[in-house]
Amino acid sequence: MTRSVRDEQASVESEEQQELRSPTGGEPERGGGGEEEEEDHLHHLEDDDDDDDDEEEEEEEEEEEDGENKPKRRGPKKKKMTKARMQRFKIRRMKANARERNRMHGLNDALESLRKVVPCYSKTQKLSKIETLRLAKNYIWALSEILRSGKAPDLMSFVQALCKGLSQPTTNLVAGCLQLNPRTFLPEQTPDLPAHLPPAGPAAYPGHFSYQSPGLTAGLPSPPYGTMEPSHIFNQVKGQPYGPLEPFFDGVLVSDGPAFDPPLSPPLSINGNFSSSFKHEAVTAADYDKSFSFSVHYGGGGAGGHAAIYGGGGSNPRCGELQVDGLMGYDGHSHHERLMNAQLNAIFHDS
DNA sequence: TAGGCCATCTGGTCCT
DNA sequence: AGGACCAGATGGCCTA
Repeated sequence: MTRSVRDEQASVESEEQQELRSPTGGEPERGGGGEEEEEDHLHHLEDDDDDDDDEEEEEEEEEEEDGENKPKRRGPKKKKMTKARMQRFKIRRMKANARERNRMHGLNDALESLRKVVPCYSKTQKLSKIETLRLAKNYIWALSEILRSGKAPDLMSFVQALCKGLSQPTTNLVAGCLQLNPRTFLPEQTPDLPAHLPPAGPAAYPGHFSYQSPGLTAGLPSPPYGTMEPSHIFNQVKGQPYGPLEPFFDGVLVSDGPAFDPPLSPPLSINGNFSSSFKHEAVTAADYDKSFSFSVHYGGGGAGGHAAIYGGGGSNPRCGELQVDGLMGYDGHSHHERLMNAQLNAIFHDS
């Protein structure tokens, strides 16, 4: 499920509250256990340092007065918890808590980094941890498939791969990033990814991903959607405008002006159903030459909109045409078109 | 109100 | 011995 950043703020707040509750930096009062419980369990604590047990001289384990038939405990004798020991224990515990907090913060930072390189990053609608991991797994798998097969997948399969095993809200979010209707690419419901992962091997993916995804019954969530920005696809690195796939964009972006816009680009301008399948199999090998590029042609508007994604050399714009029916009309902005081209190139370009 | 998600505390275990 | 890592417990916040 997606969640808002308010949670984050709440957590920060709770941290502050803790500080208030325990000025020394730790041991907030907790519901069930609380202070009493801690005190209780402290009595069972085996303390380590006995050097400074000044006052009360080590009453070594006052013999359990309940000397009934209980077997004597083995092991090192428990020492009575003096105030000094208690103090040391608390300090130790506080330090351990602080370390654990930092550790978890580091983990969350790493997760946040992952969110940013995975498709569908939104500052306002964060993916949950588990969904981020799932999406990342799917993303890695999908990209690996492209590299392994050397073939361009169709968009539907690619999106299906991304959404495999994701929750419905997350799937909707991904769909929103692509301005797709989830119903159009999520025909079946399947519980979890590993079960559907086809066996590895060249024969496993004859030209498309065989991903299945959880079924969707709901439409798109309300805006704001996240975006499928180019940097997600290219793992864009600072100072490396196009990322590792830069050579693929020769003659595509350069001719069209500046490279990419900063992160959080506007949503892709594809709307509506992809009711007809792409015909990218018609693209011949010759079409996938160095200068291969997609360009999106937006339909005339309305439900009857028709858009075609063209692939092919510059001489013949209709080479490798990908027909997409039902696209909502869109007044093509060169900016959007550029983004779309880049993204589609990243997805479909034959490596 | 239930359920999901999260941060934090805590004690145990393993490693250096 | 101390730190890292882990999993369970707990409570807060948010949404349907």
